[in-house]
Amino acid sequence: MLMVSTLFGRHVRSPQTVTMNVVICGSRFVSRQASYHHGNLRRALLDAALWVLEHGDAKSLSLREVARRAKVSHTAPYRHFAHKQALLAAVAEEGFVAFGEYLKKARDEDRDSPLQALLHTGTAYVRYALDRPTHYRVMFGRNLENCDEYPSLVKAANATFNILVEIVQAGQAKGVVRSGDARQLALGAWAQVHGLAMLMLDGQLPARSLAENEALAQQIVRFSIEGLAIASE
Amino acid sequence: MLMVSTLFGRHVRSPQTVTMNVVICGSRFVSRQASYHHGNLRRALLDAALWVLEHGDAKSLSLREVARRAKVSHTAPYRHFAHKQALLAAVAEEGFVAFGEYLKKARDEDRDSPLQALLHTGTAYVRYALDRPTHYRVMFGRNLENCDEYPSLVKAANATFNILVEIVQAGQAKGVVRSGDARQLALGAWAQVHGLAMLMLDGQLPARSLAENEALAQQIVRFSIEGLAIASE
DNA sequence: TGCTAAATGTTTACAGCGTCAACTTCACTA
DNA sequence: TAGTGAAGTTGACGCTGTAAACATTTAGCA
Repeated sequence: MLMVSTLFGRHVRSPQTVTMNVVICGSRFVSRQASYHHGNLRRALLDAALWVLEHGDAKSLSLREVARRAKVSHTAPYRHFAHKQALLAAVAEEGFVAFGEYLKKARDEDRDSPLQALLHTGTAYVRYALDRPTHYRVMFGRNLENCDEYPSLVKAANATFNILVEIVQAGQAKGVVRSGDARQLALGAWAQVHGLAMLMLDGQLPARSLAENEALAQQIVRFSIEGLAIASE
Repeated sequence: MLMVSTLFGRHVRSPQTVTMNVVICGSRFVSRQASYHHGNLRRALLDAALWVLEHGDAKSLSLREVARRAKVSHTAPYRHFAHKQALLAAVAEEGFVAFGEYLKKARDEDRDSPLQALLHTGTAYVRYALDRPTHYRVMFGRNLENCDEYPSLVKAANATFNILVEIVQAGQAKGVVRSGDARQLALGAWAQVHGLAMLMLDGQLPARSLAENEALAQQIVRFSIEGLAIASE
């Protein structure tokens, strides 16, 4: 059983499992239980990071902790990532891919009504962020001055954003969304759900249950769709 | 000249100046140039932190760097702040106060039209964040599990948020803003500008000039006011 | 006025962090 | 089969936040 390209999903397998895996070397199978070289350390490091992200707090996501989880020396990660930021970027990229799948599923709950799709997607957006706070923060709070260094990350993030854009375009085609630059309209919606998620994650809003938070998100996305002003004005 | 309670503003005086200040001890003036005790180290530390926030990058905002700036040993801050988070909370609190003043000024540009006030305030919100990225991040990205420990910070943040709520209420009173829970409507607007600011700060959007960013912010706040959907639907 | 306790500094120490340089092991190829 | 480069290891460096022990100054009371 190859675990190398396992779909990145919600429940990440323990990194311990990964270190005892089996890999292809040349054309034959080789057991790598306790060998000097790991076999697929890059993947194992990413899995370890995801494990820490899911089970630990934000500050325990250190290179050394990740290496420890992968049962490898504290400088081994440098053979696969130039620096900590590079690992985080890879983790963020996987996050955006999974995030995109999640949003698409929400969108498809109501394919015929773009406005309903927008409502579902927006609510799902906030739910996802609240469900994976640390990972979400790595995806967005990365504070990269030079994101040109991570073109595939930018691509993944854009692909996720485009889901929103497409819904807006579909709405415009159906005549239920106002005309205008679809990317800009989508950006408005994105900013709103992202902002709400961040405010909730950072504890700026009074603590609520998850269900209440979701209801609040839905209400606020509705505001965004319907507008604040009274239409007659 | 007492510099202790100087208004916290955009341009913070150099901490060097602060350490050579003059304070009241008992009922007489005492020069404190090179004495063992500082006089008002708490204030000096806050000023040093603000200086670092304005002149340095995010990662250089360390307790030790702040102490260095205040020309004091690296553990001296612990006599005034229980831990780093406590100093950051104090910095954040001052930020919220100044931020509130800034937003009020923008709001008052057009007192008679709540919708215009909303537009001005929203644009000013984003401008402020972009102008002081590091400070803004300390205010919001603080990631405080136990914000009950900082009641005055919560109070300052709430006061700033209430500016938005009041504009919404004024709009409702004038009949130009839809009815409903004003706090929730304001939260929607807040989430939007906060989200936009964060996306810009974190480099998620293609780089633009400050003027372009401001125009974009204005456009997006307009969307929020007018709504995404076509009114007739 | 002088003594003492509390407040507010300093020094030293510790563990954890990211990163670098030098060394070792191992698989593949000339 | 020798040797070369990829992928590990060890150990070191300077940085961080924080705690403990010590020093100095100030404030309050006899």
